[in-house]
Amino acid sequence: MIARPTLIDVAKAADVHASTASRALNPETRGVVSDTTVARVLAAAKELGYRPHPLARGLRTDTTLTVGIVVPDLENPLFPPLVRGAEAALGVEGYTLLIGNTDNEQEHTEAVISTLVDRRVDGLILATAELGSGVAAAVQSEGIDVVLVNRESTDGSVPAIIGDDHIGIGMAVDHLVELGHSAIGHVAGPPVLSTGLGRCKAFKAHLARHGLSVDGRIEVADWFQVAPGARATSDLVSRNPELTAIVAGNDLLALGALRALNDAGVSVPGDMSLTGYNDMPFVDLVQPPLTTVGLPYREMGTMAAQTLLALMRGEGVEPHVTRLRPALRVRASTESPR
Amino acid sequence: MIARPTLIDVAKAADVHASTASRALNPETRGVVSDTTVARVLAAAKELGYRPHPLARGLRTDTTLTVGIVVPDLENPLFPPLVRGAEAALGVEGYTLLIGNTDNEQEHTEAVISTLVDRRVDGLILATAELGSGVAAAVQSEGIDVVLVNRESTDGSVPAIIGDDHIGIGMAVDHLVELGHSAIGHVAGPPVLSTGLGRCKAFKAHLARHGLSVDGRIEVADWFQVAPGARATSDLVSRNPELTAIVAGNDLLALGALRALNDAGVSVPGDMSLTGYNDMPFVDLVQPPLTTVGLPYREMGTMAAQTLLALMRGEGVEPHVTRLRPALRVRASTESPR
DNA sequence: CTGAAAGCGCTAACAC
DNA sequence: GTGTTAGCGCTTTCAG
Repeated sequence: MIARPTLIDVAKAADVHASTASRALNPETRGVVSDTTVARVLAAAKELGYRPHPLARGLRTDTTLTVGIVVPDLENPLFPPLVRGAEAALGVEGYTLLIGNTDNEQEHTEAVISTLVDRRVDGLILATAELGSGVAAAVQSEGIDVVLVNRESTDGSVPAIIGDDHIGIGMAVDHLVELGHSAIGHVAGPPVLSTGLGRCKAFKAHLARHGLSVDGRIEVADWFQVAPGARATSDLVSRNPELTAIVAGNDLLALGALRALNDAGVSVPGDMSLTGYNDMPFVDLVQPPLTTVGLPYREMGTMAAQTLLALMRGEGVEPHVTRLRPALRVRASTESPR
Repeated sequence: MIARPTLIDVAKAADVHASTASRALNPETRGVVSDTTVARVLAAAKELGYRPHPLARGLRTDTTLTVGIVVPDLENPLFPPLVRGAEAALGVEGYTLLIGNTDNEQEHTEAVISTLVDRRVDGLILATAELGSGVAAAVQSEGIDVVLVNRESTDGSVPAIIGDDHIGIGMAVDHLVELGHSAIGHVAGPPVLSTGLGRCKAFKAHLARHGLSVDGRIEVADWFQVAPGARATSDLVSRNPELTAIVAGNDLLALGALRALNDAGVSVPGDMSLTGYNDMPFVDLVQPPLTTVGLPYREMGTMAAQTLLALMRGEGVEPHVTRLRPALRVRASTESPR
């Protein structure tokens, strides 16, 4: 375990003062130093294998070159691509990403955020579903820039990158209508989540646009998970035996629906067409492969990071809310009704 | 943006010197300070909302309370549980986890590790599949403790937490043999990965134990992915039409096998039983639900973190290599041959 | 263009 | 038991 060389070691080797070495090493201030000294310092640094100490610099400049991202559940297949997109964009600029998991718990969320704030991250990307809207403001008041991803602030005061659920649900509905369906039900996600509520509203709006009834054809699942999806689907179809198609609020709900329909002896897509939402990894591998609506999660992460970088550079960010266009992925779980 | 209170602010408020405040705030040194001053300092800290500055502390103590974990691909469903296990165990001790992705690239791996080392992580958990064995030694020579997870160092010099693939493959084979199968094939993972090679060797050993032939009944897939698994399976069954069961090297290969068998009109499990490996999320939702071998990934992450914590505390760690026992998950993709 | 000096917030010898 | 002093490695005034 050899001690790493410090700036002073480099300065000595180049026969200059530490402050000169610092200026020569920093591209921003390099112009102030004569070319020959710059060359000498750079050579010495290379020779010694000098790597700056980020903590020391951070203490002095009050920046950490660190950004935090808070996700509700890293085991949900949506979030890794998002994280990686952000990571890639930030890495280019020399930032390191700190990832925080909240387990979907409000309390834990606040603890995770304050850990990140204590570590003096320069910026924060929030992908958590629910949050007292004060949290973002509190973080901002500490001088930390914030960007939301996959969720929206109620008052639109915080920049956000989100998928356009209205368009996405419209794509699923239009697809089913084009196939000839008119009795279409919806298995909705929890209305406490903006995604659950928003997609349900969009469903109603699009059915109305087509002049179709939604009466009693919406069933709410307690949570975006397989089992609640199955339960909601059972209730929905037993109440509405006339249905020929179901739009699920996300892929996990759709998988639950698939299971419930199988158990009830309803064949998909023969007796019932089914759409999901998100195009999760592996939903193309279930039987039948699921027709769903895909969002560019990786790109959303990238965009969130770029927005944050702009914010940290002090640039104004307009527009505040960026809605990304989803894409319909037609697979085998939808076909024309008999 | 109000400036955060510093230790000096707390000291002033409590009417003591900064060093006394520091001692009072640190549980380790608190005993040296009189109870009444401790109380006063604590009260002042609480009153002001004081949070210590980790960078300043780190600069002084040469510790960052930070641990790095390097994974080949966060989008592979195996790794998030591992990361979360580690995170949970480290969080309890006040450590924050830095996650690095390598995209399965050697070059990127080295870059990621050196970023982490430059950031002066106190310890490193390596879950990358392949590594010039020198890397761990290089990191250790910087005074950073290292633990491997889901992979083993060739010379056994670095502590490692791994699943016992020999036992796991044995469970799958025994299960098939008990069902009455005797013509069993193997779709193997790439032999450049320790997991690919190890499971293949285990397969041969267990078939030999049962007195069964493996001749020509092993087909190697180029990569642990669905498409290569499908290709390998096609080759395998066209060459060995007598097979009644296939052991796949992991779940992704098994999903590929499932697809290839479906395409070839071979029904699973009617005509062919199939086992996977890893018990990835959602493999219970494919049709038929996959019989597979599960490893406690989350626990592996926890154990890696605990081993690392012990190492960082300066405790010796024995045994160096911990092999975790897998569990067979019997689902619907296996049954007795016709 | 370069050196001197100060200081970011904290901890750890060393005194008293 | 508490205060004094020094310094972790770096950047940034301020002189010269």
